[in-house]
Amino acid sequence: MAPSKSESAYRLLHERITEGTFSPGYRLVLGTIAAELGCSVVPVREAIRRLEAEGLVTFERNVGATVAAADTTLYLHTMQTLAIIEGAATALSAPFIDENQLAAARAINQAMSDLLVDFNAPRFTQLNNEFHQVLYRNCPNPHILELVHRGWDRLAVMRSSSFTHIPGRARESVKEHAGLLDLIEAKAPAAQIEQAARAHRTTTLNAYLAAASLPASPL
Amino acid sequence: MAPSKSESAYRLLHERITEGTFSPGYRLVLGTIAAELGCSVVPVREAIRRLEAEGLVTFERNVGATVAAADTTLYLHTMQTLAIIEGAATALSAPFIDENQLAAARAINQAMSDLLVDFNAPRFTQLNNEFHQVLYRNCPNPHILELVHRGWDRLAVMRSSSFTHIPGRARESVKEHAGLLDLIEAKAPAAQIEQAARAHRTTTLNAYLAAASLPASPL
DNA sequence: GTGTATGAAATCGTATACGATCCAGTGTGA
DNA sequence: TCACACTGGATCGTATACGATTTCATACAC
Repeated sequence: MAPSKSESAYRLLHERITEGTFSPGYRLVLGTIAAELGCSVVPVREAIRRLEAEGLVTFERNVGATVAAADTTLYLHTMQTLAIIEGAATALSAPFIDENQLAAARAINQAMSDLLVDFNAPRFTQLNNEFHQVLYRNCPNPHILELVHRGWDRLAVMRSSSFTHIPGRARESVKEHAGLLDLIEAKAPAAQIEQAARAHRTTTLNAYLAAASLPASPL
Repeated sequence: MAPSKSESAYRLLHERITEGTFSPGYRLVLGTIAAELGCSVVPVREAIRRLEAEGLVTFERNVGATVAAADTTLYLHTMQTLAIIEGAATALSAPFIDENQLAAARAINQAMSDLLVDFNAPRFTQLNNEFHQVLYRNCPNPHILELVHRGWDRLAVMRSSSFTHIPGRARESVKEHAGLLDLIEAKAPAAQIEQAARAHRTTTLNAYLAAASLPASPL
């Protein structure tokens, strides 16, 4: 069956926001979006409220909705949250990763490694996303999986605007990926995998925190 | 300013669902709720979609909304998620807990201890909630705090229906609380507090898992 | 020049209305 | 008896309409 109009509106807006077409601060006017979609404002409202619940949009009464702002603090909090959730997701997922998936992850990481000589940030980011998805995809707890996705979405919104890559981090990142894969392949204890996956993200987080003269994350 | 009608509807439904007035499976009919609130269906729809995004309600197209079902698997997944998030929230909160808060937490735990002789499950649950709130309330990361609240809400929905207390667990619980408070007071490392807070919840989770002949949580 | 009042335009919030869809109960034929 | 088509009622999905609120530009007073 054709998706409902509110569903279509949701998907369109979600895509535009995470892809960066609508960047943080962009004003989402009900009437305008409704006109573009060829529907009335009611389904658009619903879609926007959904996006609000996911943290991609902020909504103010009688004023309207804007794509969530990307201030540094929020970004860092989101990263910290994702470090925790994704670490757990990866650890829980590990026992269910089969050889094909492991091989796929190694291939992606190799591609990332190859990219280091002629660096291309968007491509690198994309491969990085794919890599991590393979690692947490098998997590048997759907709530955790959902939280991971929401975390990635939030980061995507903000990254599309203004957060720069840290020099030298790409190379480290590839190494850490390899280490993670080794742990998974060796069927290391869950706690150890969790710790490694979390640290992988926390390292980046702490680099940003240091750049902002803030103390490192205690976790 | 008076809250918007959609806000009122949201609050009413949220309360009724988490308090257990509307138990899992209860059918939320737009027209009925609208009539009760003295408003039209539009704001009610919005409220229900919000509850859906929070996982308290399931919504099916052209069919309607029901309070989220409470099957065992879901319940256990929610507990596992909360163990992880709340553990982190407690650890991050710890450095910001002042002496008054610590004293309040000790008082609550003492009340729980006193309750052991003449056990009263609802009262015990309530004190337990208050205790944990004091412990994670100061978490400086608002995303994590929000996730903790959502987790508690989800658990509240399901608990109000059918999950029974585990014999002897209350006494253990009080002891674990005391241990946690000691760690916080001693300004133990964040990782250690996280571990203890998580374990406190995981122990209960594993008891349920064992009762359902399922393997223990690896985290 | 600064600050405040004012009015119009833009936008939101919600009621109402009606077509679309689902569901349950009934009747028919094999 | 069972499977299946049919129908009426309940409920949902969304368009439209209009009052309420905010915002911003303009004009005026000091």
